[in-house]
Amino acid sequence: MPRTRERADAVRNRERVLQSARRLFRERDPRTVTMEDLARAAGVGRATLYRRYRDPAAVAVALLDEHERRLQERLIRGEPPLGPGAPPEQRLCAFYAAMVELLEEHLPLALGGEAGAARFRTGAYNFWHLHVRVLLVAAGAPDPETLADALLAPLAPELYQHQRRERGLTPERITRSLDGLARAALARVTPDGGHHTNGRHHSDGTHRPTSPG
Amino acid sequence: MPRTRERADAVRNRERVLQSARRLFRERDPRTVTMEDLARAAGVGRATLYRRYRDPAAVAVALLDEHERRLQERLIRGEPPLGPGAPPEQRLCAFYAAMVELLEEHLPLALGGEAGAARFRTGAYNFWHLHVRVLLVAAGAPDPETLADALLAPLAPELYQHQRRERGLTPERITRSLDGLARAALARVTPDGGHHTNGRHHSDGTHRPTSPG
DNA sequence: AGCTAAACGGACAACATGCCCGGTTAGCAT
DNA sequence: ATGCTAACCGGGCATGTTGTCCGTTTAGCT
Repeated sequence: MPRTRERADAVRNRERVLQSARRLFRERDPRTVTMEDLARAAGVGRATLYRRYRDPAAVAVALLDEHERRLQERLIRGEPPLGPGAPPEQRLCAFYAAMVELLEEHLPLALGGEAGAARFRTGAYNFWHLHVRVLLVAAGAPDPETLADALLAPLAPELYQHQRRERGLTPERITRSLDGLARAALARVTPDGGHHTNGRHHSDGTHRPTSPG
Repeated sequence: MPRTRERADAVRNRERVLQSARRLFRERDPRTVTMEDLARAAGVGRATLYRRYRDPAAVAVALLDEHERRLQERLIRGEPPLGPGAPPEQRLCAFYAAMVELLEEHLPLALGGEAGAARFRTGAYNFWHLHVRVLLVAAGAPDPETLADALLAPLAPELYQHQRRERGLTPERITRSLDGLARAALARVTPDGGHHTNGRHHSDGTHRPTSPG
């Protein structure tokens, strides 16, 4: 916490930067947006920008953060099936659906801020990973740590863009496919069959999922 | 084909470029390698480099190509379970294992050439996608086109690096996890149970997989 | 040996980066 | 109200990369 509260001109400039950045990331290819572009569009000097953000990706992450936090809140304390209370498969499906919505809505920001290896270094990725890991543990899946990464991989912004633009897939179709993946990964045949893709058994079929945080 | 055969000096320079590029990608962070670096290391002018490669990624792709073709050959005409003849789950598992080997061996090149969105524009990705799609069709999975992307996503070079370096996972552990994913995605309970995660039935349990190409 | 087409590489202009430093201003205290 | 101080602002600089142009060299054919 700062010794004095944030200065008014600093607040004003940050608002201007974020506002024009949002537009910039949407209009051009987000990965070509440069610090100079952002500064010029906001009407501030480059050094002012560098003071708070180390690169364009950091600006995009700041813009995404708000939306991601909202989803995180719903995952922790929201209604089932997104929030606690539903069985793991359903929660994972709901999570996938929510992430597709987020990508659909804010793809330019995701491409600008969470492209490539940078994705794994964001706090958001850690959150998603922890969430999925918890669901996998609850379902009794083997090696949840590693599998969680694999289940998050299809949500990479670049892949989503490729599927939408190059393949012409609809968000609904992508969601449906992810649904199948979620059910398969957490599959557990109810009472009758003894089918288990998972390594070890779990006490019963009721669920008391723990959430991240 | 060229009107005249490739000139000797061109061949010599290309060899020099590829040779030093291989070393360069291995020694530094592959994504920081610049055209200037490659040219200087090879002892040629930048323009000479630009003649054949539009950016450093193209050089890395050229280096990867050889190894990828070898795997592609084995997928088409090799022994089962990698090649034709084995059931889809086993072929997918074998494919995953082979890809992990490839990543383990040539990660710097993969990071340099197939990072981010560029991955989807390579011919190699199209090949892998077609291969997996064929396996999914053979297994009767719904929407193979879309699901194939999802099943290839965990093989993104950036994720592999993250799992190896940040999480400290071994190639064996990653392979095992992918194995579980492969089995789950193509799961089909044999004769007794009626369990199907897949959408529609397939004539029988014997397999005559078609291969890409 | 000479010719031609191709390859080579030095050089240039444009641009992004990251940072330094002098000038400005907001917020607090008296 | 007024002055002080710390934080903020942004122009400008040195550096490094990018693509491309164009004059020169050279391999391969006749």
